[in-house]
Amino acid sequence: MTASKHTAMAPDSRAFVSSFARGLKVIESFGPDNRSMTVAEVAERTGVDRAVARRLLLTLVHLGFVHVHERRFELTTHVLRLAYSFLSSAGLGASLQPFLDDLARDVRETVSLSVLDEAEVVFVARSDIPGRRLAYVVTTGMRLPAFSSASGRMLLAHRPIADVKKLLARTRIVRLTRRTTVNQAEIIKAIAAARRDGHALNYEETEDDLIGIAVPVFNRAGLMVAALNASTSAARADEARVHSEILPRLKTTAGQLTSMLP
Amino acid sequence: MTASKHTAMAPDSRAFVSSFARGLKVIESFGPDNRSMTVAEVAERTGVDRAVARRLLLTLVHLGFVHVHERRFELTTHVLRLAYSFLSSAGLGASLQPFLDDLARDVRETVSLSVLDEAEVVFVARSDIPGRRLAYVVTTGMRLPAFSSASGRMLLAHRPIADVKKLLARTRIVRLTRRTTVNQAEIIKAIAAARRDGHALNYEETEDDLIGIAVPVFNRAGLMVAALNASTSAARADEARVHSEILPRLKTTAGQLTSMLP
DNA sequence: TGACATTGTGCGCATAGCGCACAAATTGGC
DNA sequence: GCCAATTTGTGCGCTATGCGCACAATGTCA
Repeated sequence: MTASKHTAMAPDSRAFVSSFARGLKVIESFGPDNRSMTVAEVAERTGVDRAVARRLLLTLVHLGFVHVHERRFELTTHVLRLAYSFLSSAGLGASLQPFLDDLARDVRETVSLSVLDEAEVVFVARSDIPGRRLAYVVTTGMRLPAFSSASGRMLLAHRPIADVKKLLARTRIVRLTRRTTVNQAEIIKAIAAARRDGHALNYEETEDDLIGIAVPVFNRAGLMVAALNASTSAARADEARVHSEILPRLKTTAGQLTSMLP
Repeated sequence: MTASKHTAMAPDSRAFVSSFARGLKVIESFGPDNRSMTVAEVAERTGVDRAVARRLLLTLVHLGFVHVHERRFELTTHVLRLAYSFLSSAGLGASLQPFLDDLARDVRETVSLSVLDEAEVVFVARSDIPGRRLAYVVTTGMRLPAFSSASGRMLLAHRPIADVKKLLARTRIVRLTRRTTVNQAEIIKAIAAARRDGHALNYEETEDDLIGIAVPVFNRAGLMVAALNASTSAARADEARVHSEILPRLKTTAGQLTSMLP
C-alpha cells in the first residue's frame, strides 16, 4: 500500500471532493486476491462505512465499471477505459509498437517502455523475440520498484534531486536479490550516474541473472516521458556487449520514439 | 454543456453518489486531443459547473492522478493503477505472455488477447513475430468495434442473444472497409455461427487485407473471459491454412490459458 | 493603458451523502 | 428444522458537503 501517504495529508477541505476520493479507493481496493468482494469486504478494505461502500459500488454498477452477481461485486473491463484516457492522452496508446519490435529483433532481447508512478515503474508496452524466455516476464500494466530497476533509476534521474530524496525517504526498499542496492546513499549515487551517463544499468538487482539497461525517452518538447529498457541475462550478455551493442541501438530507438510523442 | 441531458438515465437517486460519477467523467474527458486541459475546458467537456470541475481536478491532483502545470491539468501514470486493479483481479495481469509468444512464433502471425467492454473489444495483451508488420497494429488498451471483428463476435457469442440484440440496436455500425458487414441480421448470424463453431472469422471487415480468427478463452469455472485472436493478411494466408494450421494451434493455447485463469 | 476575456474562489443555501440503527436474510450448530 | 448468530440490506434524520452563483483576480489583445 504505497498510497497511504495521501490519507495523511490534510484534504484542503473546501477544494476536496471526498466522495470522489472514496469512490476511487473502492476501485483500487480490488486486486489479485480480491477478485470479487461483498459490500462488507469493500467497506473494510477501504475503511468507509458499509452503507457508503454500498452506494459507491452501486454507482459503479450503474456506470458499468462494476458487475454484481449474488451480492459479490467485481470490476469489469470498463475500468480499462480510464487507463485508455491516460495512455491515449499521453500518446503512448499506439504506433510505438513497431519501433519496439524492430529493436527487440535487432538486439535479440526483451525490450519495454515504462513510465513512473510514484516509486514504481509501470510498463506500458513491450516486445520480445519469440523463443527467448526470461524467468522474468514483463507485462503491460506491471509494476516494479523504481529504486531497484534500471528503468526506474533512469526515470528518476531527471527529477529534481530533492524530490527524489523525499520519495526515497518514504519508500521502503525491499531486497529482491542478493545484489539489490538497499543503501540509500548508493541508490542516490546510481541515479546521479544515470543522469550523467544518459543510461542506467542494473546487474541482478531485480532478479537473479537479470541485467537491465535503460535510456530516457523524451517527447518533442524535450521532457522525459518514458524509459526504454532492454532486459538480458547475465549468462548471455557481458558488460561489453551491453555497452557496445545494446546501448547504441536503444538510443537510436529512443530518438525515433521522440518524434512520435506530443 | 449543450449535451447536458444526463438526466436521461435514472440514477437510483439515494443509492447513487453523483460526485463520484462526475469525477470519473472528468478522468474520461481526457483523450488524444485533450492531453492537457484548463478547468474551463474540463467543465465544458463534462458538462459540470466550472467550480465543480475545479474541485474534482484538485481532488485528483491531491490523490496523484492528475498533474497541474501553469493552470493546465493532465493525467498522470497513476491512472494506470486503476486499470491494474482490474487486470490483476481478472488474472490477466501477467504470466499469460509466454503462451502468447509461443503461439505467435508457431503460427508466425500477430496474436492478441482481448476482452469485451460494451460494444467494443479491448486488447489486454499481444505478441507478434519480429519483422512482420501489419498495416494494422494492435496495442494494449486499444479498442475496436465488437460487431465488426472476429474477437468481438466471439466474445459476444456466449452472451444471451437478447442482450446482444439490445446492444446491437443501440450501436452504430461503422463501415470500415468495403467488406464490413453492416446488416444487423447478418451480424447476428455471424455471432450465432461463432457460437456454433467455437471460433469466429473475419475477412477484411476491419481493414483491407486483414484476416482475423478468434477462439474463446474460458476460465477454470467455465466462463468465457477473453478471446484469443490471430491476425494475418489475405495475401499471406488462405482459408485452408487458417483452418488447418492456425485454428488448431489457437485452440491449444486457449486451453493452456484456461489453467492460468481464476 | 483600458476594455475584454478568462480563470480563481468566497459564501450562503440546499441537499447529497453519511452513518446510525433497525430490518431482512443467510448461515451454522445441534 | 429451528433458533441463535452472523452477515447483509436499507430507511431516515442530520449536518457536513459540495454546489453554483457572483464577484475578484488575473491574463490578453489592440
